Amino acid sequence: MFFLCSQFNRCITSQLIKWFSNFREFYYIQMEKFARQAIVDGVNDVKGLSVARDCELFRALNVHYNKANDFQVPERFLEVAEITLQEFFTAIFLAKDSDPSWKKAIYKVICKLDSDIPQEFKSSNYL
DNA sequence: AGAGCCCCTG
DNA sequence: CAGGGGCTCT
Repeated sequence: MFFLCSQFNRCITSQLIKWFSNFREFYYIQMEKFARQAIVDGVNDVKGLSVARDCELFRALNVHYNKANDFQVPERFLEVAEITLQEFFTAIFLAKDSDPSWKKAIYKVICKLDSDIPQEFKSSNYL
């Protein structure tokens, strides 16, 4: 819809889906990693977990998705990231990760929080 | 059957 | 990132 100059056949589209799927996987891997680290660090309350622009988790994500700081990360992203981190923390804290499919419940919550494409990306002269 | 996503791997 | 197996849903 937003890249009218490109032809999207089946292969290109599936590759694109794969690409974004990898992006999402990286996101969740980081979330689990930092949630586990928080537990190791002795955090025992989700209220102690936040995601701000100057925190380690945000930096890890930003380096991956927005290395050159081409755009300003939407505030909503931080909110959802924080919710995700807390979801992982709570699940691990309650030892729910013993269930092989423990992440599915988290995915179901977080995928509903997906945001629409930022308006600036829809601009034809964005590139 | 095919799309989409997850998981694991290289 | 890409590949490929597996599962869900249409």
